[in-house]
Amino acid sequence: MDAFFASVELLRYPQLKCLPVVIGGGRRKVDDWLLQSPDGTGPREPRFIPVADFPLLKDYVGRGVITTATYAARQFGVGSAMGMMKAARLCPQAIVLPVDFDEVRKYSRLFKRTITEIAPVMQDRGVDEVYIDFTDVPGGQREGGRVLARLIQKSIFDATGLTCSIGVAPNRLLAKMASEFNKPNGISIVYAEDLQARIWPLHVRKINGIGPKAGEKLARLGIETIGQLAAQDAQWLMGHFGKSTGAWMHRVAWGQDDSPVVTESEPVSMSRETTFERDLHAVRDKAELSRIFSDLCQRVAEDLQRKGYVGKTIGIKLRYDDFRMATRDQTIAEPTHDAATIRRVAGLCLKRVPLDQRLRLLGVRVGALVRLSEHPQAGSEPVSASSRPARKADPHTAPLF
DNA sequence: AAGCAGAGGTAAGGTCTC
DNA sequence: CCAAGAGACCTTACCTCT
Repeated sequence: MDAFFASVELLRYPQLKCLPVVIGGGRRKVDDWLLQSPDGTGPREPRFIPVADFPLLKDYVGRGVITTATYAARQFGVGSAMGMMKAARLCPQAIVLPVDFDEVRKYSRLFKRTITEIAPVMQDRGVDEVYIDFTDVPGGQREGGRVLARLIQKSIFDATGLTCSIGVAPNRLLAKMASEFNKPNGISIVYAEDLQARIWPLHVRKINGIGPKAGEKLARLGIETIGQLAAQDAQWLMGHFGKSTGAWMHRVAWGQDDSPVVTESEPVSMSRETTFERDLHAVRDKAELSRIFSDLCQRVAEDLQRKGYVGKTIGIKLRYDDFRMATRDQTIAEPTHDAATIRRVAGLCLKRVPLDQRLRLLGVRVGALVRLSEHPQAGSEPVSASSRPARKADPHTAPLF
Protein backbone atom coordinates (compact mmCIF):
# COMPACT_ATOMS: atom_id res chain seq x y z
CA MET A 1 0.00 0.00 0.00
CA ASP A 2 1.26 3.49 -0.83
CA ALA A 3 2.12 5.64 2.22
CA PHE A 4 -0.45 3.53 4.03
CA PHE A 5 -0.86 5.26 7.42
CA ALA A 6 -0.84 8.70 5.84
CA SER A 7 -3.21 7.70 3.05
CA VAL A 8 -5.70 6.38 5.59
CA GLU A 9 -5.70 9.81 7.29
CA LEU A 10 -6.12 11.58 3.95
CA LEU A 11 -9.33 9.63 3.41
CA ARG A 12 -10.77 11.37 6.47
CA TYR A 13 -9.17 14.74 5.93
CA PRO A 14 -8.97 15.21 2.16
CA GLN A 15 -8.17 18.88 2.66
CA LEU A 16 -4.65 17.73 3.62
CA LYS A 17 -4.10 15.91 0.36
CA CYS A 18 -1.49 18.21 -1.17
CA LEU A 19 0.16 19.19 2.11
CA PRO A 20 3.17 17.63 3.74
CA VAL A 21 1.78 15.40 6.49
CA VAL A 22 3.76 13.17 8.83
CA ILE A 23 2.27 10.43 10.95
CA GLY A 24 4.04 9.77 14.21
CA GLY A 25 4.47 10.79 17.78
CA GLY A 26 2.18 8.13 19.07
CA ARG A 27 2.34 8.93 22.76
CA ARG A 28 -0.81 9.28 24.79
CA LYS A 29 0.17 12.84 25.59
CA VAL A 30 0.60 13.80 21.95
CA ASP A 31 -2.61 12.15 20.86
CA ASP A 32 -4.57 13.89 23.58
CA TRP A 33 -3.17 17.24 22.66
CA LEU A 34 -3.64 16.75 18.92
CA LEU A 35 -7.15 15.40 19.17
CA GLN A 36 -9.44 17.70 21.09
CA SER A 37 -13.05 18.59 20.61
CA PRO A 38 -13.56 22.36 20.44
CA ASP A 39 -15.81 22.44 23.52
CA GLY A 40 -14.28 19.48 25.27
CA THR A 41 -17.35 17.24 24.95
CA GLY A 42 -18.05 16.37 21.32
CA PRO A 43 -16.12 14.02 19.06
CA ARG A 44 -12.43 14.71 19.04
CA GLU A 45 -11.09 16.45 15.99
CA PRO A 46 -7.45 16.80 15.11
CA ARG A 47 -5.86 20.19 15.08
CA PHE A 48 -3.75 20.56 11.98
CA ILE A 49 -0.61 21.88 13.57
CA PRO A 50 2.66 22.32 11.68
CA VAL A 51 5.35 20.44 13.49
CA ALA A 52 7.30 23.66 14.11
CA ASP A 53 4.33 25.22 15.94
CA PHE A 54 4.16 22.36 18.41
CA PRO A 55 4.38 23.63 21.96
CA LEU A 56 7.26 21.99 23.78
CA LEU A 57 8.07 19.94 20.70
CA LYS A 58 10.99 18.26 22.36
CA ASP A 59 8.96 17.20 25.37
CA TYR A 60 6.03 16.00 23.35
CA VAL A 61 7.55 14.13 20.43
CA GLY A 62 11.23 14.49 21.12
CA ARG A 63 11.83 10.77 21.00
CA GLY A 64 9.20 9.84 18.47
CA VAL A 65 9.82 8.78 14.91
CA ILE A 66 7.92 9.24 11.68
CA THR A 67 5.84 6.22 10.74
CA THR A 68 4.78 7.48 7.34
CA ALA A 69 5.02 10.71 5.39
CA THR A 70 2.80 11.82 2.52
CA TYR A 71 4.50 12.14 -0.84
CA ALA A 72 4.30 15.93 -0.43
CA ALA A 73 6.36 15.60 2.77
CA ARG A 74 8.83 13.21 1.15
CA GLN A 75 9.78 16.05 -1.20
CA PHE A 76 11.49 17.61 1.80
CA GLY A 77 13.51 14.52 2.55
CA VAL A 78 11.24 13.42 5.37
CA GLY A 79 10.62 9.69 5.57
CA SER A 80 9.77 6.65 7.64
CA ALA A 81 11.80 5.92 10.75
CA MET A 82 13.22 9.46 10.85
CA GLY A 83 13.29 11.15 14.22
CA MET A 84 10.56 13.72 14.68
CA MET A 85 13.04 16.43 15.64
CA LYS A 86 14.94 15.97 12.41
CA ALA A 87 11.72 16.01 10.41
CA ALA A 88 10.79 19.29 12.10
CA ARG A 89 14.04 20.81 10.89
CA LEU A 90 13.67 19.51 7.34
CA CYS A 91 10.01 20.42 6.94
CA PRO A 92 8.75 22.75 9.66
CA GLN A 93 5.39 23.24 7.96
CA ALA A 94 4.55 19.52 7.97
CA ILE A 95 1.27 18.68 9.69
CA VAL A 96 1.61 16.07 12.44
CA LEU A 97 -1.05 13.46 13.02
CA PRO A 98 -0.97 10.56 15.46
CA VAL A 99 -1.22 6.95 14.31
CA ASP A 100 -4.77 5.66 14.51
CA PHE A 101 -4.14 1.93 14.76
CA ASP A 102 -7.81 0.99 14.82
CA GLU A 103 -8.41 2.85 11.60
CA VAL A 104 -5.27 1.42 9.99
CA ARG A 105 -6.25 -2.12 10.99
CA LYS A 106 -9.73 -1.59 9.56
CA TYR A 107 -8.35 -0.65 6.14
CA SER A 108 -5.71 -3.38 6.37
CA ARG A 109 -8.38 -6.03 6.81
CA LEU A 110 -10.45 -4.47 4.05
CA PHE A 111 -7.75 -4.47 1.39
CA LYS A 112 -6.61 -7.97 2.31
CA ARG A 113 -10.14 -9.31 2.12
CA THR A 114 -10.50 -7.67 -1.29
CA ILE A 115 -7.39 -9.50 -2.47
CA THR A 116 -8.31 -12.94 -1.13
CA GLU A 117 -11.68 -12.72 -2.85
CA ILE A 118 -9.79 -12.53 -6.13
CA ALA A 119 -6.65 -14.54 -5.32
CA PRO A 120 -6.92 -16.74 -2.22
CA VAL A 121 -3.25 -17.64 -1.83
CA MET A 122 -2.05 -14.59 0.08
CA GLN A 123 0.66 -14.15 2.69
CA ASP A 124 0.53 -11.40 5.29
CA ARG A 125 3.67 -9.31 5.45
CA GLY A 126 2.61 -6.80 8.03
CA VAL A 127 -0.19 -4.31 8.04
CA ASP A 128 0.37 -2.81 4.59
CA GLU A 129 2.03 -5.49 2.49
CA VAL A 130 1.21 -8.97 1.17
CA TYR A 131 2.57 -11.60 -1.17
CA ILE A 132 0.10 -13.18 -3.58
CA ASP A 133 0.64 -16.39 -5.52
CA PHE A 134 -1.71 -16.06 -8.45
CA THR A 135 -0.14 -18.76 -10.56
CA ASP A 136 -3.42 -20.66 -10.59
CA VAL A 137 -5.87 -17.77 -10.57
CA PRO A 138 -7.91 -17.70 -13.80
CA GLY A 139 -6.42 -15.03 -16.05
CA GLY A 140 -3.35 -14.74 -13.85
CA GLN A 141 -1.01 -15.35 -16.76
CA ARG A 142 -2.49 -12.81 -19.16
CA GLU A 143 0.01 -10.13 -20.20
CA GLY A 144 2.48 -11.56 -17.73
CA GLY A 145 0.07 -10.94 -14.85
CA ARG A 146 -0.62 -7.31 -15.66
CA VAL A 147 -4.33 -7.88 -16.24
CA LEU A 148 -4.85 -9.45 -12.82
CA ALA A 149 -2.62 -6.89 -11.12
CA ARG A 150 -4.77 -4.13 -12.62
CA LEU A 151 -7.92 -5.88 -11.41
CA ILE A 152 -6.54 -6.16 -7.88
CA GLN A 153 -5.45 -2.55 -7.88
CA LYS A 154 -8.83 -1.33 -9.07
CA SER A 155 -10.75 -3.57 -6.66
CA ILE A 156 -8.71 -2.26 -3.73
CA PHE A 157 -9.27 1.31 -4.81
CA ASP A 158 -13.01 0.77 -5.20
CA ALA A 159 -13.24 -0.87 -1.78
CA THR A 160 -10.99 1.53 0.14
CA GLY A 161 -10.10 4.59 -1.91
CA LEU A 162 -6.45 3.67 -1.41
CA THR A 163 -3.75 3.04 -3.98
CA CYS A 164 -1.10 0.34 -3.98
CA SER A 165 1.90 -0.69 -6.01
CA ILE A 166 2.21 -4.22 -7.38
CA GLY A 167 5.22 -6.12 -8.63
CA VAL A 168 4.74 -9.31 -10.62
CA ALA A 169 7.55 -11.81 -11.07
CA PRO A 170 8.33 -15.53 -11.10
CA ASN A 171 9.12 -15.52 -7.35
CA ARG A 172 8.71 -13.49 -4.18
CA LEU A 173 12.21 -12.07 -4.21
CA LEU A 174 11.83 -10.48 -7.64
CA ALA A 175 8.20 -9.49 -7.09
CA LYS A 176 9.20 -7.52 -4.01
CA MET A 177 11.87 -5.64 -5.93
CA ALA A 178 9.51 -5.13 -8.85
CA SER A 179 6.91 -3.56 -6.57
CA GLU A 180 9.36 -0.73 -5.86
CA PHE A 181 9.89 0.13 -9.52
CA ASN A 182 6.71 2.08 -10.11
CA LYS A 183 5.53 3.80 -6.96
CA PRO A 184 2.96 5.03 -6.13
CA ASN A 185 -0.03 3.37 -7.77
CA GLY A 186 2.08 1.43 -10.25
CA ILE A 187 2.45 -2.03 -11.68
CA SER A 188 5.73 -3.56 -12.74
CA ILE A 189 6.33 -6.91 -14.39
CA VAL A 190 9.74 -8.50 -14.08
CA TYR A 191 10.54 -11.63 -16.09
CA ALA A 192 13.32 -14.06 -15.33
CA GLU A 193 15.20 -12.84 -18.40
CA ASP A 194 15.12 -9.26 -17.06
CA LEU A 195 17.59 -10.18 -14.32
CA GLN A 196 20.68 -8.75 -15.97
CA ALA A 197 19.08 -5.58 -17.32
CA ARG A 198 16.77 -4.60 -14.45
CA ILE A 199 18.02 -6.28 -11.28
CA TRP A 200 21.80 -6.43 -11.54
CA PRO A 201 22.23 -2.64 -11.80
CA LEU A 202 20.44 -2.17 -8.44
CA HIS A 203 22.26 -1.64 -5.17
CA VAL A 204 22.56 -4.75 -2.97
CA ARG A 205 20.51 -2.95 -0.29
CA LYS A 206 17.46 -3.35 -2.56
CA ILE A 207 17.46 -7.05 -1.76
CA ASN A 208 14.92 -7.88 0.91
CA GLY A 209 17.11 -9.24 3.69
CA ILE A 210 20.25 -7.20 3.09
CA GLY A 211 20.09 -4.44 5.68
CA PRO A 212 22.52 -1.79 6.92
CA LYS A 213 25.06 -4.25 8.35
CA ALA A 214 25.36 -6.61 5.41
CA GLY A 215 25.25 -3.62 3.06
CA GLU A 216 28.19 -2.03 4.89
CA LYS A 217 30.19 -5.23 4.90
CA LEU A 218 29.59 -5.80 1.20
CA ALA A 219 30.67 -2.21 0.52
CA ARG A 220 33.89 -2.83 2.42
CA LEU A 221 34.45 -5.85 0.19
CA GLY A 222 33.96 -3.62 -2.84
CA ILE A 223 30.51 -4.92 -3.73
CA GLU A 224 27.86 -2.29 -4.45
CA THR A 225 25.46 -3.72 -7.03
CA ILE A 226 23.55 -6.96 -7.22
CA GLY A 227 25.43 -7.73 -10.43
CA GLN A 228 28.72 -7.47 -8.57
CA LEU A 229 27.32 -9.76 -5.91
CA ALA A 230 26.28 -12.28 -8.56
CA ALA A 231 29.81 -12.23 -9.92
CA GLN A 232 31.28 -13.44 -6.64
CA ASP A 233 32.14 -17.02 -6.02
CA ALA A 234 29.61 -18.72 -3.72
CA GLN A 235 32.39 -20.26 -1.64
CA TRP A 236 34.01 -16.87 -1.17
CA LEU A 237 30.73 -15.36 0.02
CA MET A 238 30.25 -18.27 2.41
CA GLY A 239 33.71 -17.61 3.78
CA HIS A 240 32.78 -14.00 4.61
CA PHE A 241 29.14 -14.32 5.64
CA GLY A 242 28.80 -17.88 6.87
CA LYS A 243 27.60 -20.95 5.09
CA SER A 244 23.91 -20.18 5.14
CA THR A 245 23.94 -16.42 4.49
CA GLY A 246 26.70 -16.67 1.88
CA ALA A 247 24.86 -19.30 -0.11
CA TRP A 248 21.65 -17.31 0.19
CA MET A 249 23.35 -14.15 -1.08
CA HIS A 250 24.61 -15.96 -4.12
CA ARG A 251 21.18 -17.39 -4.89
CA VAL A 252 19.30 -14.12 -4.55
CA ALA A 253 21.84 -12.24 -6.66
CA TRP A 254 20.95 -14.69 -9.41
CA GLY A 255 17.25 -14.02 -8.86
CA GLN A 256 16.63 -17.45 -7.39
CA ASP A 257 14.00 -17.91 -4.68
CA ASP A 258 11.74 -20.91 -4.21
CA SER A 259 10.20 -19.86 -0.90
CA PRO A 260 6.47 -20.49 -0.94
CA VAL A 261 3.69 -18.01 -0.26
CA VAL A 262 2.55 -19.10 3.20
CA THR A 263 -1.09 -18.42 3.94
CA GLU A 264 -1.23 -19.53 7.57
CA SER A 265 1.24 -19.03 10.39
CA GLU A 266 1.33 -19.10 14.17
CA PRO A 267 2.94 -16.34 16.24
CA VAL A 268 6.12 -17.35 18.06
CA SER A 269 6.33 -14.47 20.51
CA MET A 270 4.46 -11.46 21.80
CA SER A 271 6.05 -8.44 23.41
CA ARG A 272 5.49 -4.93 24.69
CA GLU A 273 8.18 -2.33 25.00
CA THR A 274 8.33 1.36 25.70
CA THR A 275 10.82 4.17 25.44
CA PHE A 276 10.62 6.46 28.46
CA GLU A 277 10.05 10.18 28.13
CA ARG A 278 13.41 10.62 29.83
CA ASP A 279 16.19 8.20 30.72
CA LEU A 280 15.52 6.50 34.03
CA HIS A 281 17.89 5.22 36.65
CA ALA A 282 17.25 1.81 38.14
CA VAL A 283 17.79 3.00 41.68
CA ARG A 284 16.75 6.64 41.66
CA ASP A 285 13.64 6.09 39.52
CA LYS A 286 12.82 2.70 40.92
CA ALA A 287 9.16 3.43 41.66
CA GLU A 288 8.48 4.76 38.19
CA LEU A 289 10.36 1.91 36.52
CA SER A 290 8.52 -0.63 38.61
CA ARG A 291 5.19 0.83 37.60
CA ILE A 292 6.13 0.77 33.90
CA PHE A 293 7.49 -2.76 34.24
CA SER A 294 4.31 -4.09 35.83
CA ASP A 295 2.26 -2.33 33.21
CA LEU A 296 4.22 -3.95 30.36
CA CYS A 297 3.73 -7.38 31.94
CA GLN A 298 0.04 -6.68 32.33
CA ARG A 299 -0.30 -5.63 28.69
CA VAL A 300 1.57 -8.67 27.35
CA ALA A 301 -0.66 -10.88 29.50
CA GLU A 302 -3.76 -9.18 28.10
CA ASP A 303 -2.48 -9.62 24.54
CA LEU A 304 -1.88 -13.34 25.16
CA GLN A 305 -5.29 -13.83 26.75
CA ARG A 306 -7.13 -11.87 24.08
CA LYS A 307 -5.48 -13.91 21.33
CA GLY A 308 -5.67 -17.22 23.20
CA TYR A 309 -1.98 -18.08 23.66
CA VAL A 310 0.28 -19.14 26.50
CA GLY A 311 4.07 -19.14 26.46
CA LYS A 312 6.86 -20.55 28.56
CA THR A 313 9.85 -18.38 27.67
CA ILE A 314 9.68 -15.03 29.43
CA GLY A 315 12.19 -12.34 28.69
CA ILE A 316 13.12 -8.72 29.10
CA LYS A 317 14.89 -6.25 26.90
CA LEU A 318 16.43 -3.01 27.90
CA ARG A 319 18.17 -0.25 26.12
CA TYR A 320 20.70 1.87 27.95
CA ASP A 321 21.05 5.60 27.45
CA ASP A 322 23.95 4.96 25.06
CA PHE A 323 21.71 2.67 22.96
CA ARG A 324 23.49 -0.50 23.96
CA MET A 325 21.00 -3.27 24.43
CA ALA A 326 20.65 -6.24 26.74
CA THR A 327 18.20 -9.13 26.77
CA ARG A 328 17.66 -11.88 29.29
CA ASP A 329 15.14 -14.67 29.28
CA GLN A 330 14.09 -17.65 31.27
CA THR A 331 12.00 -20.67 30.40
CA ILE A 332 9.50 -21.99 32.92
CA ALA A 333 7.97 -25.45 33.14
CA GLU A 334 4.38 -24.58 32.32
CA PRO A 335 3.34 -22.02 29.70
CA THR A 336 1.39 -19.09 31.08
CA HIS A 337 -0.56 -15.97 30.21
CA ASP A 338 -0.80 -14.79 33.79
CA ALA A 339 0.40 -11.24 34.44
CA ALA A 340 1.72 -11.99 37.93
CA THR A 341 3.68 -15.02 36.72
CA ILE A 342 5.16 -13.05 33.84
CA ARG A 343 6.01 -10.24 36.25
CA ARG A 344 7.75 -12.63 38.65
CA VAL A 345 9.88 -14.39 36.02
CA ALA A 346 10.66 -11.16 34.16
CA GLY A 347 11.77 -9.76 37.52
CA LEU A 348 14.24 -12.64 37.83
CA CYS A 349 15.58 -11.80 34.38
CA LEU A 350 16.01 -8.18 35.39
CA LYS A 351 18.17 -9.26 38.32
CA ARG A 352 20.67 -10.78 35.89
CA VAL A 353 21.40 -7.61 33.97
CA PRO A 354 23.71 -4.73 34.93
CA LEU A 355 21.65 -1.79 36.16
CA ASP A 356 24.18 0.87 36.99
CA GLN A 357 23.56 2.82 33.82
CA ARG A 358 20.52 4.88 32.88
CA LEU A 359 17.85 3.17 30.79
CA ARG A 360 15.81 4.58 27.94
CA LEU A 361 13.70 1.53 27.07
CA LEU A 362 12.23 -1.46 28.79
CA GLY A 363 10.44 -4.39 27.15
CA VAL A 364 8.78 -7.63 28.20
CA ARG A 365 8.41 -10.61 25.92
CA VAL A 366 6.75 -14.02 26.08
CA GLY A 367 7.92 -16.63 23.59
CA ALA A 368 7.64 -20.35 22.85
CA LEU A 369 3.92 -19.80 22.41
CA VAL A 370 1.30 -22.50 22.12
CA ARG A 371 -2.41 -22.07 21.57
CA LEU A 372 -4.27 -22.18 24.85
CA SER A 373 -6.72 -24.62 23.27
CA GLU A 374 -3.87 -27.06 22.77
CA HIS A 375 -2.66 -26.65 26.31
CA PRO A 376 -5.85 -26.54 28.36
CA GLN A 377 -4.34 -26.89 31.82
CA ALA A 378 -2.13 -23.83 31.42
CA GLY A 379 -3.14 -20.36 32.45
CA SER A 380 -5.14 -21.56 35.41
CA GLU A 381 -2.19 -20.74 37.63
CA PRO A 382 -2.89 -22.00 41.14
CA VAL A 383 -2.83 -19.21 43.70
CA SER A 384 -2.35 -21.12 46.90
CA ALA A 385 -0.71 -20.26 50.17
CA SER A 386 2.10 -22.66 49.40
CA SER A 387 2.99 -21.30 45.99
CA ARG A 388 2.37 -17.61 46.57
CA PRO A 389 3.32 -15.27 49.37
CA ALA A 390 0.37 -14.63 51.67
CA ARG A 391 1.04 -10.92 51.71
CA LYS A 392 -0.44 -9.28 48.64
CA ALA A 393 2.31 -7.09 47.27
CA ASP A 394 1.33 -3.80 45.69
CA PRO A 395 2.67 -4.15 42.13
CA HIS A 396 3.49 -0.44 42.05
CA THR A 397 5.70 -0.41 45.09
CA ALA A 398 6.97 -4.00 45.12
CA PRO A 399 10.74 -4.13 44.69
CA LEU A 400 11.95 -4.32 41.13
CA PHE A 401 14.42 -7.06 41.94
C1' DA B 1 35.55 -46.07 32.09
C1' DA B 2 36.48 -42.51 29.11
C1' DG B 3 35.77 -40.03 24.91
C1' DC B 4 33.15 -38.29 21.26
C1' DA B 5 29.48 -37.07 17.96
C1' DG B 6 24.87 -35.60 17.08
C1' DA B 7 20.36 -33.98 18.55
C1' DG B 8 17.80 -30.82 20.93
C1' DG B 9 17.00 -27.24 24.26
C1' DT B 10 18.18 -22.75 26.40
C1' DA B 11 20.26 -18.32 26.41
C1' DA B 12 22.40 -13.98 24.54
C1' DG B 13 23.01 -11.10 21.01
C1' DG B 14 22.36 -9.42 16.46
C1' DT B 15 19.99 -8.31 12.03
C1' DC B 16 16.22 -7.24 9.37
C1' DT B 17 11.50 -6.01 8.26
C1' DC B 18 7.16 -3.19 8.17
C1' DC C 1 22.57 15.41 18.53
C1' DC C 2 19.05 12.60 16.71
C1' DA C 3 17.43 7.44 16.64
C1' DA C 4 9.59 3.55 17.96
C1' DG C 5 7.42 -0.70 18.47
C1' DA C 6 6.53 -5.49 17.32
C1' DG C 7 7.97 -9.57 15.48
C1' DA C 8 10.74 -13.17 12.87
C1' DC C 9 14.84 -15.46 12.28
C1' DC C 10 19.87 -16.27 12.49
C1' DT C 11 24.42 -17.36 14.78
C1' DT C 12 27.04 -18.73 18.48
C1' DA C 13 27.81 -20.80 22.82
C1' DC C 14 26.80 -23.91 26.20
C1' DC C 15 24.52 -27.79 28.36
C1' DT C 16 22.38 -32.35 28.65
C1' DC C 17 21.17 -36.65 26.90
C1' DT C 18 22.00 -40.65 24.24
